[in-house]
Parts: sequence; C-alpha cells; structure tokens
Amino acid sequence: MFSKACEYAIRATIYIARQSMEGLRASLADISREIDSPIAFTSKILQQLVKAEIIYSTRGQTGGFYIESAMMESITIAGIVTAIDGDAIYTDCGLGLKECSGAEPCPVHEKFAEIRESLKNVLESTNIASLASGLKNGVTCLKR
Amino acid sequence: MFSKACEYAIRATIYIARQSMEGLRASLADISREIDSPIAFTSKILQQLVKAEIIYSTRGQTGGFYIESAMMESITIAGIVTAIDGDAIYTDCGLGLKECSGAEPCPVHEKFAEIRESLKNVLESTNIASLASGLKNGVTCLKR
DNA sequence: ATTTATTCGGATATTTTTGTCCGATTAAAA
DNA sequence: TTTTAATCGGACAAAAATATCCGAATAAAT
Repeated sequence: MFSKACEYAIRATIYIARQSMEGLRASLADISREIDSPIAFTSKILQQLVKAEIIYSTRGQTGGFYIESAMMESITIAGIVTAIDGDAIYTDCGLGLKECSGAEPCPVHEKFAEIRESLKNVLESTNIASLASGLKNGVTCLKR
Repeated sequence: MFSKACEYAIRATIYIARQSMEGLRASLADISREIDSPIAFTSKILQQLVKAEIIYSTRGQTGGFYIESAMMESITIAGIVTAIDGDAIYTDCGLGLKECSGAEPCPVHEKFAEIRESLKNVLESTNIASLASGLKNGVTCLKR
C-alpha cells in the first residue's frame, strides 16, 4: 500500500511523538533501533519529514528529533503519506490511466473512488497523538 | 495500490474478455495497442495469466489469447491481483511489521483491517464479464 | 580549545521493478 | 513443403526504490 520509506516514516513519527510526550528527544540511533529500520535510510526519511515540518530536529550533542506537543493532534497519517509518497494513492487511477475521470472512466473507476475515499477518511482522521498513546500503554508496538 | 504489471494484467484481461464475448481472439499486438502498454513487458504478464489459467492462449497463425465464456463471471479482479502481485495487499501489515496481528498489533492495525476488508470485498465481487460489458457499451475505456 | 555526539548532504551501491531483444516453438495458410 | 504469423522462454538493459558510506556542519560537554 505504502512505500517502505513511508512505512518507516509513519513508525518513526509515532515513536518520536511517544518520546516527545515525555519531553525527550529521539536520536536517529534510538529511532532506528526502536522501529527496527535501516539507520542510514531512516536518516534520509527523517530529513524529508523535517523539511515538511512534520517533525523538528536540533544538531549537536544532546540533539535529536522531536514534535511540538501542540502539533501532535494535527499531524495525521494522511499528512505523512503525502509528504513521503505524494498523493497518488488518493488521486491516481487504480488501473494506471492518466486521464481517468468521471467523464472518461476506467472500468473500475466508481468502485475504486469509494475505496480511496474511505481510505482517505481513515488516514485523515487518525492523528499521531492517539497512536503514540497506544504505544505508551503497551497496547501496540512498532517493530517485528 | 497495484504494481504496473498488475494494472496491465487487469486492463489486458478486460480487453481479452471483451473480444472473447464476440468470439474473437486477441493477439499480443492488439492487446498492447488497445491498452496502451509496452508490448514485450505485456507479453510476460500475459504468460503469467496463462499459467494461472485466468486466460488461455493458442500459438501459431490465427493464434492469440482468449477467455472461456463460461468463466467470465468467475474471474474477479481479486483473482488477477493475487496471480500477479500475490496477496500482500490483503494480508500484510500496513506499516510493514512481520508479526503484526490482533494479539500484537501495530498502531493502525484495526483501522487498516477495515480498509483491507472493504477493498477485498470490492475486488472479489467485481467480475470481468461486467467490466467487459461496460467497455463494449463505450461507457468505459482502457487507455489514456 | 578540544573532544564528543549529534544531524545534514552528497555520492555511491544494491535490489527490485519495469522494460527490451531475440531466437525457439507452434500451427495455419500459401 | 515452405512461408507466415503468432506465443513462449531466456538473457539482457534501464529505471526506480531501497540502502550504505563518509565527510561536513553543529552544538554541548570536557
């Protein structure tokens, strides 16, 4: 469904949020260990998230990544997906047609429009704060 | 959502069904032209569909690809997706975790299970006969 | 000031997906 | 029987996604 990069991005953001809830910064090494992802690749993805202003970073000793607590409820899965994979998953034709639309639809246009709509709703209504809480509770996990 | 290979597979199967409805075989050249896909790559994909017994082929002059009319209603999008992309889209964790399950869920497990379920329902309930009819009517199209 | 621990950015490598080429095989038509 | 038009199968090529390496920049601790 999502690219590997996007999967790592979502998992990393949830972990960073969990740490930020306790006032802690997360280093690249921490994140990579806790979400079980390749460290150098994860670094690139975190940089993309920083540029998209979904997470923040500071350099140097005691540096790391964090999320503003005020923002936690407004960061959605949808926002992360858009930042990393773009919005193809919401907008592109399921059969790969460039000009597929209501006027000139592919054979599965109507059915797929429904699915994409419900997917979009779920991703937009799911914020990082709630996911980080479940993680803190030990209800959910981010690796294996 | 699907791989390019799978998109071509679905479009090709619909076109072949449409032709088979009129008792015609479709050649590789026809298919590639009518669904606007790279011909040699399409050839490989058609061979996979033949092996999966979703479509049939005959060699030699006047040969080509076709679908048994008795089977048209039982060939679903879901079947084609499984043959080409496997069932990862129905079964794999949305965040890429290997052991994600109800017992040890990732943070989006419940929400994604819903989406996958509704996707699966749509793909399993959509047969090729109905899609080919829409194409024959000129309501839908397979290229551009 | 120097050391240490961190992110940033560019170049490179590997793997997977997508796509091409071409000869072998098949079967109908000439 | 030869030619022609088609699928099949293996090797190869190109592009995209995934992943690694390493030095530069930064900032706190020593």
